[in-house]
Amino acid sequence: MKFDKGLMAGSGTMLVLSLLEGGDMYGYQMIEELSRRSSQLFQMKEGTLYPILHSLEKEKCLTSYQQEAPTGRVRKYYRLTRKGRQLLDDKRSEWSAFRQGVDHVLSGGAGILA
Amino acid sequence: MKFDKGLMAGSGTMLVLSLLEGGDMYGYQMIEELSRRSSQLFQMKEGTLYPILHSLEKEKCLTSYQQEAPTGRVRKYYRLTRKGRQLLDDKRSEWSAFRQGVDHVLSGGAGILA
DNA sequence: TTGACATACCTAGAGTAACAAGGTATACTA
DNA sequence: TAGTATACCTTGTTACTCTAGGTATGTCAA
Repeated sequence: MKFDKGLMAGSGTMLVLSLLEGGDMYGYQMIEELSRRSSQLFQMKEGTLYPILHSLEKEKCLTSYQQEAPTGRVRKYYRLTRKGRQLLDDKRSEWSAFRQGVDHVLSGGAGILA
Repeated sequence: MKFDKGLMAGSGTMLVLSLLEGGDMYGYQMIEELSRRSSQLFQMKEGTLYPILHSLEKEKCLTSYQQEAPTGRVRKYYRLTRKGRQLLDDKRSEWSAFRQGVDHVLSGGAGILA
């Protein structure tokens, strides 16, 4: 990505799952779609994406299938499983809590209930 | 911390700088204050904090001094430098952009301007 | 007085995740 | 036919957190 690399750590998986929530996609497409949805802010690298996809598939959060594109090229599509959807829900909750926590600290807040 | 460790990566430095914005603090105190401000969500470990402090001091974003506590113990206080304040501003901007980007992707958004 | 606990600092090594930089191969296009 | 875009993949480096220790002082109860 284009900022402190570290910020992305831990969000990669969530972002990928989120993309697939809207329908099956192939790797290369995910990179473009992620860029589009973030107004070019997130430029995920292939060296980041493919290991995530393989790992998620291994954990049965995704399934994959080959499909020929109109161009004649074969693409590898990924689909969210039920387990993957559950994981996405969990990641979303985590993200929400985390974001709130950070914002509270940044604003010098005296605890979330304050 | 108490969630996907990865999420914290890249935020640690920002959170530490943010704590010091409100006044000088010593390490042990930062851990407690961070916990308090985040309603116990962020439990930063010493093995995470001290390397951050040493690194920031090395880069002249912090200065440190010893001071004896009423209890008799000597504490090592850290103070934000001008350079540290600048870094905090940068980190805050980065965080803000990152958060917006993630939220947009999560909501299936069609770009930040949409 | 001594043993447990909180306070307060530090570091080495392990684990994890993103990235850089490469490789392979096919389709389009100049 | 050469270059570019598409499409997939892997290895090694780097950066960051955490685990799991270590050292030392102050407080409090048994």
